[in-house]
Amino acid sequence: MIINRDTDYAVRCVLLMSGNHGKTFVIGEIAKQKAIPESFLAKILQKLTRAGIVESIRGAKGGFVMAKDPRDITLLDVVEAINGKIVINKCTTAEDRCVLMHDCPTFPLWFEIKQMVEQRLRQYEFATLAKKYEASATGKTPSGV
Amino acid sequence: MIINRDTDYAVRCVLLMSGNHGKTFVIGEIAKQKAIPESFLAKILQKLTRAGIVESIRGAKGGFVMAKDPRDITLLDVVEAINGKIVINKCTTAEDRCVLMHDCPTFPLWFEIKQMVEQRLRQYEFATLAKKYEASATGKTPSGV
DNA sequence: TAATACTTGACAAAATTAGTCCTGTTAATG
DNA sequence: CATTAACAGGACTAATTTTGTCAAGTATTA
Repeated sequence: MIINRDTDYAVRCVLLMSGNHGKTFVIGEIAKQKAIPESFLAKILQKLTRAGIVESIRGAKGGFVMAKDPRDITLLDVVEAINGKIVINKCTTAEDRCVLMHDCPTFPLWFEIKQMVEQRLRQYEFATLAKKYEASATGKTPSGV
Repeated sequence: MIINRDTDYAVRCVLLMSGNHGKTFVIGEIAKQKAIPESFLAKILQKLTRAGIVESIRGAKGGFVMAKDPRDITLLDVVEAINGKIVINKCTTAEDRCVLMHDCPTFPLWFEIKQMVEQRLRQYEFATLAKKYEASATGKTPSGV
């Protein structure tokens, strides 16, 4: 599973915000519209903030706004913001690195596949995705659950 | 993570057996050579057996042999034998299917990426992989841990 | 019949995922 | 300047999945 629950929530969230570029959302609103547990979404938004995808505004009248143009945010950006770099097989990571990987013919393949997936995810940016979304959605209805 | 521990073990196992096509292995031998917990490997070999990748021989002098030519076994075969079909996002599966997926612009992408990964894994077959493996391995040493 | 090996299902520990909650901080506003 | 609205961060918890283990059963050989 490359996309877990939190990444999926993050995508929904950025999708909604991309379709309303410039608007300030409070957590509760996004949570309601996208059927995401509110306190969990709070955590996810923190990650998106640290990644520079959204910007948080504290205090009364606060909330979250897009920090960048949706054209400059790819699916890969959001995926990595939430879960870090994609890993196909743990044996390729520093912590779980296989000692005898030199003998392993499959070892390089996991890298190759990772890069392939990354490249594909990088091709999708949220401006386009949100446009499709708006086109099929009815408008204000809580959609895309 | 597309490749978890058990799939990784399965790959090691099929790799070893592919390099010794025709030889009958007992679980203990594979486990030792590939540093896999023996009772866990037993489970994995059952899956490989049901998938028709290896054949089990019960009783004394029993063990496991390759059931097919390593040229006809791809990485995808082994991955699917252990973990079933690759899933990129659970929302695409029957059980966790998103109700309002019609509004979701990312929904089709998960399928697309899945197919891309499948296609790549299908390109690697064990005869070639095992050959590379033998080329770099020293021979009988427990390698490829 | 004794020994060898796989089969199956139940169980269990460890890790990860998913989510909650509480306390603190920041900003607006009357 | 007190109050209220909203996010920030860390500790905690529940559920699920992963990663195994074990014991009783079955098949085969000698």
